[in-house]
Amino acid sequence: MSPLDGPNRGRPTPGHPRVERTRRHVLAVARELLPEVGPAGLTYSLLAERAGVTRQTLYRHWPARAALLVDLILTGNSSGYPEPGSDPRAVATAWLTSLRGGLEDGAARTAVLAVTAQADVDPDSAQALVRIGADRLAAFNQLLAPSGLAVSAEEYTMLVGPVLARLFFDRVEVTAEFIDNVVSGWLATLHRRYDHCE
Amino acid sequence: MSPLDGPNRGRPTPGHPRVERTRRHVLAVARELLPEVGPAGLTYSLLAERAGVTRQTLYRHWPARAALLVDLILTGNSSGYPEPGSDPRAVATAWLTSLRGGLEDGAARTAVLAVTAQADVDPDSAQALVRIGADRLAAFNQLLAPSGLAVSAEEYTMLVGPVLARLFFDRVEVTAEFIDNVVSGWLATLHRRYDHCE
DNA sequence: CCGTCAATAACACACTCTGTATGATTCATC
DNA sequence: GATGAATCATACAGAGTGTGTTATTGACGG
Repeated sequence: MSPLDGPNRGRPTPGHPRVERTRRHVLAVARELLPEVGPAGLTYSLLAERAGVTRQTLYRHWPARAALLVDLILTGNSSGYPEPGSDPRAVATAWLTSLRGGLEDGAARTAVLAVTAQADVDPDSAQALVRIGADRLAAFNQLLAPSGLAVSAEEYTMLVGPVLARLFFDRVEVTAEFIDNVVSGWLATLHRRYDHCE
Repeated sequence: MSPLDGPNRGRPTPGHPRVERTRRHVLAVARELLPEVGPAGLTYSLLAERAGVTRQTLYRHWPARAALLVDLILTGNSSGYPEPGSDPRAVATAWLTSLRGGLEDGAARTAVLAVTAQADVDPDSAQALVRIGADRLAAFNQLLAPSGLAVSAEEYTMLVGPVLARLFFDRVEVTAEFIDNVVSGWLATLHRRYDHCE
């Protein structure tokens, strides 16, 4: 049995220079193309033409269009996570600021929305979103570790929810003041786990 | 000049029984079809077939596919808004519960995501979202009026953001406890406008 | 340096969906 | 019952899709 049989039959070999080169190049073109034409306009025909690549190359790399969008999300915030710290307020503020930065890119926003929209009917998209969400929660808790805190998924969503809603649905720039207010309200709710304040 | 000249040339006459009948019927079919096939799968060909209607009828009613999705959003939460009240906590809780109820329907969720995703490249979609958002903010402030409060767009997003994120991105059922926690944190932030609590 | 094999290019094909026409029918109203 | 619209039925060209086949190119090893 050949090493590339089974589920990866016909898929490109990761790590090989030619593969990684075209992969990065196509993703870069897609990233700048997606905000221009929208999720429905990002056809494989258009992307192949703009990237100077054959449609078959796209199908080989991303047999499902959703996989390409997921790759756009994953390779988006390559700026990395902020530094851990013992002050929850500082960590939360830095986290939200980093989140805002990663989603200022129109391609990332559009890709997230497109993948989310079809998650109900595409198990692969749904699973990818679950993994991305779990990774982000784990990363945030790691930054929060020096303070001795650990938040649940609900508490995490209570923190990032307002920023996400502001970015995606209000479609407005998220100010530092907004982030400050969100963090303050969130900390108040967290403290209610131990002490009542009103 | 005919009464139906200008921008409405060839559009159906609102109010006429045949028009409203097919309109409601098509929207009903689209609502139950959208969660099954996803936003990309809701083609005019499929919708026309399932609704027992010609494609041309769909084009006549909704020349742009986004208009149909907007109609799905607008006709979705027909359960109406909750009652006004003088207790901000009760009003906010009722509002979030109503919001959750309106978006439990998979079609509404998918439609919101689809319209939002293409708002960057479709001015009509963007404008529709702005109007929907403004209407909701106004409605909420009206419910809040008896308490003497009035919230800004930022404060409104701080309230509904976590619930929206939970519904759309976490794709998890929103519990009453979650809503309680959100409302508590939100009230704490609001009170900080007048009084400091920590 | 050359052989090997995967990755890509270059075409080709049938299929679906899209807009957009045109004329015939049906429905609601006067 | 006559009028005008909404709807039906059908047709058409264009674009995108998914999937093939064959030839060429690139990377790696002997």
